[in-house]
Amino acid sequence: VEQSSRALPVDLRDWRLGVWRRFLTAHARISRDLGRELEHDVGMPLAWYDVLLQLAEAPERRLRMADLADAVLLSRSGLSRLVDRIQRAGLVRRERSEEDLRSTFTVLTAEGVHRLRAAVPVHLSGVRAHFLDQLDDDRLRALDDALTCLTGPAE
Amino acid sequence: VEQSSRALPVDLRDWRLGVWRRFLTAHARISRDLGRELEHDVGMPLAWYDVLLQLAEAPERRLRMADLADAVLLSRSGLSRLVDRIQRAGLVRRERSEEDLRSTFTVLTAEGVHRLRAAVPVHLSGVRAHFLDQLDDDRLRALDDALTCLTGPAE
DNA sequence: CAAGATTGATAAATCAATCTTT
DNA sequence: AAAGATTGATTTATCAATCTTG
Repeated sequence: VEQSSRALPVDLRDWRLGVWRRFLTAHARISRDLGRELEHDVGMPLAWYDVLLQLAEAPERRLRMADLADAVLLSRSGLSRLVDRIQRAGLVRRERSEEDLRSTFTVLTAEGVHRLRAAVPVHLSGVRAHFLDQLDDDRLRALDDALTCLTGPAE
Repeated sequence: VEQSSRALPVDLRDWRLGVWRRFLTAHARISRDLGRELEHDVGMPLAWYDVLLQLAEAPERRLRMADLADAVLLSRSGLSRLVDRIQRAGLVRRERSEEDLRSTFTVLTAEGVHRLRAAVPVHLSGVRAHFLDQLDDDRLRALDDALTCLTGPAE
């Protein structure tokens, strides 16, 4: 009752596919570790950090919902709910645009700046420990080069 | 009422952090596209594909729950529920281990092999289009090298 | 009690539909 | 009607607690 050992194409043994799998593994592990550390050390989900940081770097510390959604790699509805939660915690507030009443800005509050300031060093040291410090400068540059091919230069 | 423009440390402007962000962007985009294409073309979630492929490559086309969870980068409970759904669709079945009654094997069914066969070429061509074909051989090797530093060699 | 797996409660993401303003 | 944003229904993931076997 043994089934054929040639159930799947040889293609699948190609070493190049292993690169894709390693990419997934690296992403899953590092993200999980960074998320856990941030949650443990400053009690903040990684998704919140992402939002707060994007706002902190933006002019006037505010962004339209659609732009923020793109920046944090989330759907519009996903971002809308994420902002709900962060707003409930007082770290951002919504402001209607005065030029175009359809638009909403999410604005970083003083409390948001405060909490972000506490989170930044923790997250940075995590990115260093799990990502940057694992790669010497040549490898990091090579990685950047490859990633730029994958995302396009302007991102 | 202007706030300080020096709210956050200069560290954040380091180009090396941009590499991490690009990594996230590349992962999010490519995963999303691969998932959509697989769902559209063969009506199968990427998570199912992952499970079926791991089983197809395993000896006797079966794996213990814990090993399968590790292989597809999911928590134990997450996998348990994922297997529930795939089993309900008839693509895998559970088999209790005879040596150790605590263990459960997930086994690929004939229908599972069939559905996987249809999915493989679609997914492979997606990985080529969105990932492999964007990188020449040198870049792919360099990427592999960097990822190996991040995950350890044996994964 | 520890290991393997599952289940309950909960959190968070998505698509499609909706509401408001242009 | 289209753009910007939100909401409803659904899906899927997680942690903590539980159940079963070693």
